[in-house]
Amino acid sequence: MTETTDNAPEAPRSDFIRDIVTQDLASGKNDSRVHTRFPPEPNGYLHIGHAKSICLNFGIAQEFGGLCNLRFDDTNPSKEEQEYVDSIKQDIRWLGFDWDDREFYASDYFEQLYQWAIELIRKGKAYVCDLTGEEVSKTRGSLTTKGQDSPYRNRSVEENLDLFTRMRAGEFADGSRTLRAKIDMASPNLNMRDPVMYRILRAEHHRTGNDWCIYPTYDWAHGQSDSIERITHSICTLEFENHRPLYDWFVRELGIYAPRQIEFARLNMTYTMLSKRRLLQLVQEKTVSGWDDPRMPTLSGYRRRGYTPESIRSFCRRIGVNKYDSTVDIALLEHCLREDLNRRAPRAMAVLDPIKVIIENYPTGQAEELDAVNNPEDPSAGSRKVPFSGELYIEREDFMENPPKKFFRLSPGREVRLRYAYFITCTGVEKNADGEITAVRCTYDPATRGGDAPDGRKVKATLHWVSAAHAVQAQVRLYDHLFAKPDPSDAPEGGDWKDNLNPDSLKIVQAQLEPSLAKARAGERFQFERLGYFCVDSVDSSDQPIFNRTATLKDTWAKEQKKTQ
RNA sequence: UGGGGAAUAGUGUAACGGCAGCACAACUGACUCUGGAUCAGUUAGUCUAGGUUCAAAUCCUAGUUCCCCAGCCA
Repeated sequence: MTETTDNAPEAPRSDFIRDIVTQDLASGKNDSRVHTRFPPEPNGYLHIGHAKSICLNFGIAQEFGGLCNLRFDDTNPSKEEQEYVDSIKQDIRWLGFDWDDREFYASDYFEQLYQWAIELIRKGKAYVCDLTGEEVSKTRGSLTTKGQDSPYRNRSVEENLDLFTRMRAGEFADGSRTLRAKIDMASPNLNMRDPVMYRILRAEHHRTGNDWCIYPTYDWAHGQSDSIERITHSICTLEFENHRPLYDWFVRELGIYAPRQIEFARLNMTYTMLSKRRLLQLVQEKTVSGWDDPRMPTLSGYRRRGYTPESIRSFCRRIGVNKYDSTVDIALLEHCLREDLNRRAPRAMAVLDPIKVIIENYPTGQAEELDAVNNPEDPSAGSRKVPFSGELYIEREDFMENPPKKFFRLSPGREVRLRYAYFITCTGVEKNADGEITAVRCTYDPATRGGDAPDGRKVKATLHWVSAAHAVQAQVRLYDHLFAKPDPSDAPEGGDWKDNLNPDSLKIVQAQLEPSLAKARAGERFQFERLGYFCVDSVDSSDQPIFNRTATLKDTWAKEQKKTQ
């Protein structure tokens, strides 16, 4: 087995599932095959929780020389759409995984499932039930009491066959009958109390159109789909543990190949909502701009935000796999992102909240080009030219007229460095009638060109800047957590989860960029020095570039300020 | 009050009867032309109570707490 090392963020690590696979391989089970599958329902976009499952299933197949299928569990046409199928395929590929030609659908197996249902009817193990949904629910019993047998439970095989055939033929109204497995209404496991296998539902299916008016339930379709595909390790989330006895029952009664199901805990993350139903709600109610809104925890949202697939894979490796509910700190995801982008993202200078700096002793009308390093972490990234002139923008928060003790940026009388340019010393400020600062006046030291003082004197701060005359305008979208609470489901008294939405999750600002950024292309990522990582939006466009803030840089000054608040 | 699962620093995980380790977070300090990055360090843990054993996070017994299940959703 591969060693886990900190230097190899993509290296596989061991977990209880991989241990099981290793044991099965050692014992020669399944002829030493390893075959997994990722089985999404196409009823929404994939999110970071699915990434955990994708990395697990595809990752195990890769590590053990096996295969991983993509299978859409499309048994409920009333919720499923082709758009979701397409987005799911795109997102898995983006994450870096490939299923070759093994793209399957539960709907591929509808006819086989139907034949198997007939087989169970013939064996006396399934029956057509005329109870309404409400009646079925009433007779199911409770957690502590037994259910009651359906009055239709003992219909003859002939009658069941006849009715089931006519169900398929469309003779009965939606919801009027079901096919149920005949197991045990007294089972302490509610899933075994004669579960529904087929319901009558006239809805157009995204693949089978109107061929069917009866659809298999997930419980009836899932295990057999795995069996048909000869899946060796059927990995799913904890809530299906209770269903395992049912899947085993079906496969045993049918006498077909039995995959081994293994359950793991789904991902929870602070400040993040991972309920597909609620994400759908955010989209439908237009709380966000769509499934790919950069604040969404969907893979398409993260992609648009500027996350790299590598960072998400690294995250999935680090969180591990277990059988108990846990909540991962979103700071870990952000760490994985910064770790990756720090290595790869070219640097640039941008001012998000500009204040003008006038260099009093810089020759009027003059400009020059200075060399700037593209990526200090990667010498091969080279350097670029950045224009400098007597009127610049710096960040408003980089200047304070009356600075507190630990502030060591620009203030009256103080000297700082402009990155890759000159040392400047503040000589004063200009104010408007309301007393607001409209410009900062400075002098520069021509001897410090490039950013080093020949006399060896030091400054305590280095500021980013943009030449006013050369600046490129851009729209910058500053994102923060979509939810203001670590646990978004923790609703306030009398409220609901939507009350936890963060009102400041998006701020749009007009920024001044260094001119090299004018040619940035959609999806390109940069570090704006001292600010964070930014990515050119790949959906919206206008006459100016649009940048999404992927993440801020770690900011010890901001932390310091919080402490004193 | 039925059944099925699970409990290790603040968080996520490792240790498979033999030194409780790693990562994130937090906090110090060093270094720095990004208050970034990097480096060094600090704080902090086996749910509880018994038992077996030379030795228990690990095995046994009892308890506690948490999660899942009463869709013709998945």
